[in-house]
Amino acid sequence: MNHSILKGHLDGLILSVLEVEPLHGYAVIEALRHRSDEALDLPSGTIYPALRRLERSGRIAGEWSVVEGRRRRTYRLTAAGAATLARERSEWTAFSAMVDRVLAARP
Amino acid sequence: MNHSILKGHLDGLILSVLEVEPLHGYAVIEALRHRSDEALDLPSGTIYPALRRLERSGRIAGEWSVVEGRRRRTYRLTAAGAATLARERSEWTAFSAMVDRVLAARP
DNA sequence: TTGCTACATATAGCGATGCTACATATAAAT
DNA sequence: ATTTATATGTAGCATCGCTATATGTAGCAA
Repeated sequence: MNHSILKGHLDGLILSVLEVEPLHGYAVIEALRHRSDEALDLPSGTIYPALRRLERSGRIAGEWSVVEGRRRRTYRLTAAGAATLARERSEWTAFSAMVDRVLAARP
Repeated sequence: MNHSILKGHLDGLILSVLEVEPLHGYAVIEALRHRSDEALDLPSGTIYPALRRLERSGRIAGEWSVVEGRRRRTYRLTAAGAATLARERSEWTAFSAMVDRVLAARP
């Protein structure tokens, strides 16, 4: 049931929303939900570990702050992250074209 | 290094080549390589377990034969497999449109 | 004969990752 | 007092593509 068709593509999506502007985790979830026309509604157990992975690998940089009494960690895209994003965009283009081609053939 | 962007999409690709005609594992590898313009060259450790999974779940049905002294297991798409393929095609359409939308946005 | 290449299948075990379930805390509204 | 929205986190599960390795046949070249 848990296809998780998303596997391997989440990082690119996150980097893509952070490219527009720095956001904290909760806002990343909302941004992805809006940008995908409500198709993507990621659970916290997906997004927070993903952000920590991206930070640990240097693709994004996070900083704590407190807004209206709530602490939040806001992430911005690094130069390395921008490079990764560019690579993931072109990989996605090739990959999706390939899948389209293979799925299109009919008996 | 091991992106494996393919995760979650392999079953659809296999079902799609088996929809055209029944094939054995080795021929599935070749069919995917040709249909993808040499982009996909799956190792045996990927394809054979995937075929066994699809068979165990009733999406394909396999049968042993011997051709020119070599034994092979030829798989055909079942009715359940055709239904799965149809669902995966429409899921892929929605998924790829969503990723396109999210990755397209720029700062 | 030996060795190489293509054909053909298989499995143990690894690594990565999205997700469920749960936990914690603040602020505002009911 | 309770619920809802905001905000983050982790333990542990399940899945699955892939590496590495193993086995065997057929045909051809040196």
